[in-house]
Amino acid sequence: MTAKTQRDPEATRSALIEAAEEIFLKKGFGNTSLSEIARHAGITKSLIHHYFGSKEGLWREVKTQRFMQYAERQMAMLQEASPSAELLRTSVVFYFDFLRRNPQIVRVLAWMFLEQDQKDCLDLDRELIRQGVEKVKAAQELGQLRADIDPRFVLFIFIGLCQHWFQDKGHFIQSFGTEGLDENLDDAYLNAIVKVFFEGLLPG
Amino acid sequence: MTAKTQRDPEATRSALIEAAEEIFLKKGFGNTSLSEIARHAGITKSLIHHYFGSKEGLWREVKTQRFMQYAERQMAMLQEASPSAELLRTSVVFYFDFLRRNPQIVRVLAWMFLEQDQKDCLDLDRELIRQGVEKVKAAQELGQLRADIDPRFVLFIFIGLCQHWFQDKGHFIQSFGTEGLDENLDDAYLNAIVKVFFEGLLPG
DNA sequence: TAGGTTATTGACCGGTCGGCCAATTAATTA
DNA sequence: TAATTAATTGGCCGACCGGTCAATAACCTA
Repeated sequence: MTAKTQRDPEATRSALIEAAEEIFLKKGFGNTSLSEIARHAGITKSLIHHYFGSKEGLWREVKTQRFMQYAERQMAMLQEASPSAELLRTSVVFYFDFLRRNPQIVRVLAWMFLEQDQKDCLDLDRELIRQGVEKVKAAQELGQLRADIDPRFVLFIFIGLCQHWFQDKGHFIQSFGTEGLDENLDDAYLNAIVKVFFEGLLPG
Repeated sequence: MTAKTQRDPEATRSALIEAAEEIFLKKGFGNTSLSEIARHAGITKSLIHHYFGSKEGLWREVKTQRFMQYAERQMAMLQEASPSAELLRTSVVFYFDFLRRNPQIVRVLAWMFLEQDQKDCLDLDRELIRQGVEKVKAAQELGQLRADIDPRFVLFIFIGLCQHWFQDKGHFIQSFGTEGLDENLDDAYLNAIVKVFFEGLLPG
């Protein structure tokens, strides 16, 4: 059995990050006070400075940690995907599901946009995008995808279709409820974007 | 000529909103102080309370004013558009250009998402969406668009494709610069999404 | 011109914020 | 066990926050 220690810095640290993530993502950086985070994590405010130096430090840690998780999963997905249309389809589904299961990601990305704070995670991000573009380009060269669209744009359209849904689906529900949709709303939307993404809106 | 008045409440009010919009949209609600806004508008902090009652009041005013402009333009566009594929295409271009010329809109929408603050403008918004959906549905019934996709989803895909670009294009530029794109980057992307939106990614 | 209204100011308030520090206690090391 | 290091606490600080208020000056109206 594990030793009964009265102190557990590791646990403290992660409890702190967990509480910080919850509150920061909900209320934003400026609207959040350190005392609230500390209270929520069951520790003292001073420990925040002890572990992260400053409020900014904690926020940065929260963002990068989530973004790392995001980037790693994405990277893993890209490694697996062969450059075929069918597997690009799978990638869309995979990415969509990932965002569905990790709604924090969408909020982190939105905060990063508003704060123009892409700087930190840039290296990881750049590599991520580069790999995705390569996959698309390969699929195009194999004739699996039409070649008259810049592969970089294909990737951004793909990402945008998924990301934006989770950012705007609140609007959808407020406007329509979930009436007339037998299956799960997310799944229904996913089906729609896959259709449009690959086949377009025009009939026949 | 206009009378030389030493006081101009109208001008003061709008100068205040202008300054507030600039700073709020840049730094967010919580990160912005009233004194900064007042300084930037060249007046005293007290006047903010005189005109808007509170910090929240000012923020709400900024958001609704922008959102109204957004909704009115959208509504006008929808009124004009006939339910044909060609005019839906025009609508996409129109909407895209509107966002391009009014980048504040994208930031307002992002802030509203993060603050879960769609409540206020909801009535206007709901009507807006309803009208758009009707247009799509009509085009579907005329055989101009494939009918096996929920028209509500079509609308959201359309909006998402445009909106997300202006939210994420910073990523794009940071990753690729603008190399290899002879025309304007925004226009190039617009062309791409129109193609995909209507014809899909699959070849031939 | 007199009187009421409104825009505008600057001084001020209580509260909270992020951050700092000295003291204490648990864990580690020698 | 003694000495060192690291985790944790609570108290404290100056700064600044949003908001209030009384005084003033420009405006409107009769």
